[in-house]
Amino acid sequence: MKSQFEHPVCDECISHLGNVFCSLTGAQISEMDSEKNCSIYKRGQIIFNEGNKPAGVYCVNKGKIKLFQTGEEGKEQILRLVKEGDILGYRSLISGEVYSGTAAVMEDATVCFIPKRTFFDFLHTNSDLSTKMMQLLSHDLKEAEARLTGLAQKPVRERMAEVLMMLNEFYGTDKEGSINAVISREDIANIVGTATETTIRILSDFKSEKLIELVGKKIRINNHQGLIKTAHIFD
Amino acid sequence: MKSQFEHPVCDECISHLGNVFCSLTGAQISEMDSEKNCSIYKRGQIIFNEGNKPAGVYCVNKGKIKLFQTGEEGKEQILRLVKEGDILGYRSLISGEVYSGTAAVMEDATVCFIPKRTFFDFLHTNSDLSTKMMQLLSHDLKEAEARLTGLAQKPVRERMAEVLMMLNEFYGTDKEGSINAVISREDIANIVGTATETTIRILSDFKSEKLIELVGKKIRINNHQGLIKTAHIFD
DNA sequence: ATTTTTTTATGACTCAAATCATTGTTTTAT
DNA sequence: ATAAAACAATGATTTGAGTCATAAAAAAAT
Repeated sequence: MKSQFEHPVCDECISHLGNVFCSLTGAQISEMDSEKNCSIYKRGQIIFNEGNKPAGVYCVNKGKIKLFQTGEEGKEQILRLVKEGDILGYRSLISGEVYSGTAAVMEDATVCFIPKRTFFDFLHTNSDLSTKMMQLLSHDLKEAEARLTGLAQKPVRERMAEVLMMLNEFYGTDKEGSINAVISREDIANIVGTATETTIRILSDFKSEKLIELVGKKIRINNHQGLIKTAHIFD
Repeated sequence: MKSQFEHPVCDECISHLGNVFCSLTGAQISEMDSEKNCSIYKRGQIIFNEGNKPAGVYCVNKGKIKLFQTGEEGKEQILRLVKEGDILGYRSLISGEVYSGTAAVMEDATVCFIPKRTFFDFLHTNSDLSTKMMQLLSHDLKEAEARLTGLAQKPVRERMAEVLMMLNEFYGTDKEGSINAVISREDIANIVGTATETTIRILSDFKSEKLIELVGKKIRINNHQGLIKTAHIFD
């Protein structure tokens, strides 16, 4: 799980340069640098498990991670996707509970661990960071509640179209215009909240309707307007 | 909508005595007292609408409120229930967006409005309050994500059992042991995420199975263990 | 008090999407 | 290279839960 390698430097990390930790002072950044503990995780590895006690917060320097809950028959429901620059494991840490979900690596990742004490110290002394954290939680909550409503009211096809656009937005596109991530049909199903077979079927429907194109393992959105229309989003 | 009446005193309000605002200083409580603006709302009235710009936060002194999103064909999805002592409208205020849901009164309510400036001032100067707010948002997020997973994976019957237990816990019970709230089948359906007819059917199933009893307009949980079992909760 | 409206209750029917089953196709491991 | 495992694709079948329709009961309005 962990291995010897040169640790990322917080000062150059996009979590600091362009994300939550951008309001940290120079002193705080160096404190974080000395307190943090970084690890390399390979695809498939677990960063933390549902039920574990949080001991700090994770900061993702590189890689792609999924946060999911495991239902009755072992089926995953993906709650959030996490990429470089994002933090991870803050919800349970802040509410002082055990993790309510599991974090697993989708693409090899470099992740730094910041101890609880350090993080809480920053939170108490840096009101900018507190504000950022509240905004992050508020954003997550908005997302979760929007998905909740969609799950209760929209058919799978619409949710699928929404998820594809979300993935395109979240991961960005490569030179060929494909979504910059390799995600299995099963993972897509577990985001949308449907069966894998249904996902496969709808994706090939979208393909025949020329809404998307399947370039190797990757998905390219061909007709953005068409997808918006099938997702029934009018704003 | 608004009417003349004696405003509640913050110092005696349970939002201060036993909830989010318990970490406010005496000076802050009196500031809130002079800055706040209280109104009485009748059942059915709207406190704010999806799309409105938040100008402050609402503090519920009395009454029951539902927060919901309106889907395609006008169907409501209830996101959160709000009762005396709770605050309302904080998510959008904090993330600086328009309201993503509508707040409507279920049982006549007395609600105080605290202007944005005052609330943000408290937040910036009182790190205890910031912590409380982060914990509140974290709790909401946990709830939302758990419901999300349930909606994606559990059949209606199980979700219905869960919701009944949640209502029992949230509103408490009266002398007869019934849930201390009058909620329409439609509202229950819009919490569970199902059709009204399905809710009616499952409730009468539960009744014939002696899991619940319908006392007038109210619901009494008769067999808590049985409900837990049908909800498939094993912890 | 009586009409109107809303809420609850049930039955009949339909359909979206899950499940089950099989085969082809990549990846990964040996 | 070849075996094994994981993933993707499609067809056939089943079913949970939605919709539509109608009626009874309860609340609200006149």
